[in-house]
Amino acid sequence: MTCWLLKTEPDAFSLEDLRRRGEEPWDGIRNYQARNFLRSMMPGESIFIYHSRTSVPGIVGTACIASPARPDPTQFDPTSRYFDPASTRQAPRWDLVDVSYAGTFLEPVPLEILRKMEAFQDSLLIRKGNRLSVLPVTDAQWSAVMQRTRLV
DNA sequence: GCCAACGTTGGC
DNA sequence: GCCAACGTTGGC
Repeated sequence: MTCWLLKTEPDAFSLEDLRRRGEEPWDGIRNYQARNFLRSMMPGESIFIYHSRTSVPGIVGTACIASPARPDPTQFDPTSRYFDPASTRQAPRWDLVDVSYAGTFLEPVPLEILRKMEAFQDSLLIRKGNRLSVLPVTDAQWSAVMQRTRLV
Protein backbone atom coordinates (compact mmCIF):
# COMPACT_ATOMS: atom_id res chain seq x y z
CA MET A 1 0.00 0.00 0.00
CA THR A 2 1.66 3.12 -1.23
CA CYS A 3 0.66 6.67 -0.40
CA TRP A 4 0.92 9.52 -2.88
CA LEU A 5 1.17 13.27 -3.17
CA LEU A 6 -0.62 15.23 -5.89
CA LYS A 7 0.18 18.85 -6.60
CA THR A 8 -2.41 21.30 -7.76
CA GLU A 9 -2.55 25.04 -8.23
CA PRO A 10 -5.42 26.22 -6.06
CA ASP A 11 -6.22 29.03 -8.50
CA ALA A 12 -7.01 26.34 -11.07
CA PHE A 13 -8.34 23.53 -8.87
CA SER A 14 -8.11 23.53 -5.09
CA LEU A 15 -8.77 20.98 -2.36
CA GLU A 16 -11.90 22.99 -1.61
CA ASP A 17 -13.03 22.42 -5.21
CA LEU A 18 -12.44 18.69 -4.73
CA ARG A 19 -14.44 18.77 -1.48
CA ARG A 20 -17.39 20.35 -3.25
CA ARG A 21 -17.30 17.90 -6.12
CA GLY A 22 -16.57 14.83 -4.01
CA GLU A 23 -14.69 13.11 -6.80
CA GLU A 24 -12.73 14.32 -9.81
CA PRO A 25 -10.79 12.81 -12.72
CA TRP A 26 -7.21 13.99 -12.19
CA ASP A 27 -6.52 14.91 -15.80
CA GLY A 28 -3.82 16.85 -17.55
CA ILE A 29 -0.75 14.98 -16.28
CA ARG A 30 1.75 15.29 -19.13
CA ASN A 31 4.99 14.04 -17.68
CA TYR A 32 6.17 10.47 -18.17
CA GLN A 33 7.50 9.92 -14.69
CA ALA A 34 4.26 11.24 -13.20
CA ARG A 35 2.24 9.10 -15.60
CA ASN A 36 4.13 5.99 -14.58
CA PHE A 37 3.30 6.72 -10.96
CA LEU A 38 -0.38 7.12 -11.93
CA ARG A 39 -0.25 3.70 -13.58
CA SER A 40 0.98 2.06 -10.40
CA MET A 41 -1.78 3.57 -8.23
CA MET A 42 -4.37 1.28 -6.69
CA PRO A 43 -7.91 2.23 -5.69
CA GLY A 44 -8.12 2.91 -1.97
CA GLU A 45 -4.61 4.32 -1.60
CA SER A 46 -4.23 7.59 0.28
CA ILE A 47 -3.15 10.92 -1.16
CA PHE A 48 -1.78 14.17 0.18
CA ILE A 49 -3.09 17.18 -1.72
CA TYR A 50 -0.40 19.83 -2.15
CA HIS A 51 -1.05 23.42 -3.18
CA SER A 52 1.66 24.88 -5.40
CA ARG A 53 2.13 28.37 -6.88
CA THR A 54 0.37 30.00 -3.99
CA SER A 55 1.37 32.30 -1.15
CA VAL A 56 2.06 29.41 1.24
CA PRO A 57 2.76 26.22 -0.75
CA GLY A 58 2.23 23.02 1.22
CA ILE A 59 0.08 20.01 2.02
CA VAL A 60 -3.48 21.07 2.73
CA GLY A 61 -5.37 17.81 3.17
CA THR A 62 -6.00 14.29 2.02
CA ALA A 63 -7.79 12.40 -0.72
CA CYS A 64 -8.15 8.86 -1.92
CA ILE A 65 -7.57 7.05 -5.21
CA ALA A 66 -11.01 6.08 -6.48
CA SER A 67 -10.17 4.25 -9.72
CA PRO A 68 -7.33 2.48 -11.48
CA ALA A 69 -5.47 4.45 -14.14
CA ARG A 70 -7.28 4.83 -17.44
CA PRO A 71 -6.67 6.88 -20.60
CA ASP A 72 -7.07 10.63 -20.05
CA PRO A 73 -9.80 11.69 -22.50
CA THR A 74 -8.46 15.26 -22.74
CA GLN A 75 -5.51 14.01 -24.81
CA PHE A 76 -7.95 13.29 -27.69
CA ASP A 77 -9.89 16.56 -27.40
CA PRO A 78 -8.61 19.26 -29.79
CA THR A 79 -10.39 21.93 -27.75
CA SER A 80 -8.63 20.92 -24.53
CA ARG A 81 -5.49 22.62 -23.36
CA TYR A 82 -4.21 19.11 -22.67
CA PHE A 83 -4.76 17.91 -26.25
CA ASP A 84 -1.90 15.76 -27.54
CA PRO A 85 -2.02 15.35 -31.33
CA ALA A 86 0.67 12.68 -31.13
CA SER A 87 -1.43 10.37 -28.96
CA THR A 88 -3.72 7.74 -30.51
CA ARG A 89 -6.70 5.83 -29.16
CA GLN A 90 -4.92 2.60 -30.06
CA ALA A 91 -1.96 3.57 -27.89
CA PRO A 92 -2.99 6.35 -25.50
CA ARG A 93 0.00 8.17 -24.11
CA TRP A 94 -1.54 9.74 -21.00
CA ASP A 95 -3.55 8.33 -18.12
CA LEU A 96 -5.55 9.68 -15.22
CA VAL A 97 -7.05 8.34 -12.02
CA ASP A 98 -10.21 9.42 -10.25
CA VAL A 99 -9.56 11.13 -6.93
CA SER A 100 -12.07 11.40 -4.11
CA TYR A 101 -12.01 13.96 -1.30
CA ALA A 102 -11.03 12.72 2.17
CA GLY A 103 -10.27 15.65 4.49
CA THR A 104 -8.94 19.17 4.96
CA PHE A 105 -6.22 19.94 7.48
CA LEU A 106 -7.10 22.38 10.22
CA GLU A 107 -3.55 23.63 9.75
CA PRO A 108 -1.88 23.11 6.36
CA VAL A 109 1.69 21.81 6.56
CA PRO A 110 3.75 24.32 4.56
CA LEU A 111 6.72 23.46 2.36
CA GLU A 112 8.86 25.48 4.76
CA ILE A 113 8.04 22.96 7.51
CA LEU A 114 8.34 19.91 5.24
CA ARG A 115 11.88 21.01 4.37
CA LYS A 116 12.83 20.74 8.01
CA MET A 117 11.27 17.34 8.62
CA GLU A 118 13.62 14.37 8.85
CA ALA A 119 11.29 12.14 6.82
CA PHE A 120 11.44 14.47 3.82
CA GLN A 121 15.20 14.90 3.61
CA ASP A 122 15.47 12.48 0.66
CA SER A 123 12.21 13.51 -0.96
CA LEU A 124 11.98 14.92 -4.47
CA LEU A 125 9.40 17.32 -3.07
CA ILE A 126 11.92 19.54 -1.33
CA ARG A 127 14.58 19.40 -4.03
CA LYS A 128 15.25 22.68 -5.76
CA GLY A 129 13.80 22.79 -9.25
CA ASN A 130 11.58 19.78 -8.68
CA ARG A 131 8.61 19.84 -11.03
CA LEU A 132 7.13 16.40 -10.52
CA SER A 133 3.42 16.74 -9.73
CA VAL A 134 2.78 13.11 -8.75
CA LEU A 135 5.03 11.60 -6.09
CA PRO A 136 5.07 8.54 -3.86
CA VAL A 137 4.98 9.25 -0.12
CA THR A 138 6.65 6.93 2.40
CA ASP A 139 4.92 5.67 5.55
CA ALA A 140 7.34 7.77 7.61
CA GLN A 141 6.45 10.88 5.63
CA TRP A 142 2.75 10.17 5.94
CA SER A 143 2.85 9.79 9.71
CA ALA A 144 5.17 12.75 10.20
CA VAL A 145 2.72 15.05 8.41
CA MET A 146 -0.37 13.57 10.05
CA GLN A 147 1.19 14.05 13.48
CA ARG A 148 1.59 17.75 12.82
CA THR A 149 -1.98 18.48 11.92
CA ARG A 150 -5.59 17.69 12.51
CA LEU A 151 -8.38 17.06 10.06
CA VAL A 152 -11.38 19.37 9.96
C1' DG B 1 5.38 38.85 -12.02
C1' DC B 2 10.11 37.11 -12.24
C1' DC B 3 13.18 33.73 -13.35
C1' DA B 4 15.85 29.33 -12.39
C1' DA B 5 15.30 24.68 -13.25
C1' DC B 6 13.64 21.26 -15.83
C1' DG B 7 11.54 18.17 -19.73
C1' DT B 8 10.63 17.98 -24.55
C1' DT B 9 11.24 18.95 -29.34
C1' DG B 10 13.43 19.09 -33.60
C1' DG B 11 17.30 20.50 -36.74
C1' DC B 12 21.48 18.82 -37.91
C1' DG C 1 22.74 11.19 -30.81
C1' DC C 2 23.73 15.96 -29.64
C1' DC C 3 22.18 20.10 -27.95
C1' DA C 4 19.98 24.77 -28.61
C1' DA C 5 15.56 26.53 -28.36
C1' DC C 6 11.37 26.45 -26.36
C1' DG C 7 7.50 25.93 -23.09
C1' DT C 8 6.22 24.96 -18.42
C1' DT C 9 6.60 24.54 -13.41
C1' DG C 10 6.71 26.50 -9.04
C1' DG C 11 9.15 29.07 -5.20
C1' DC C 12 9.82 33.49 -4.09
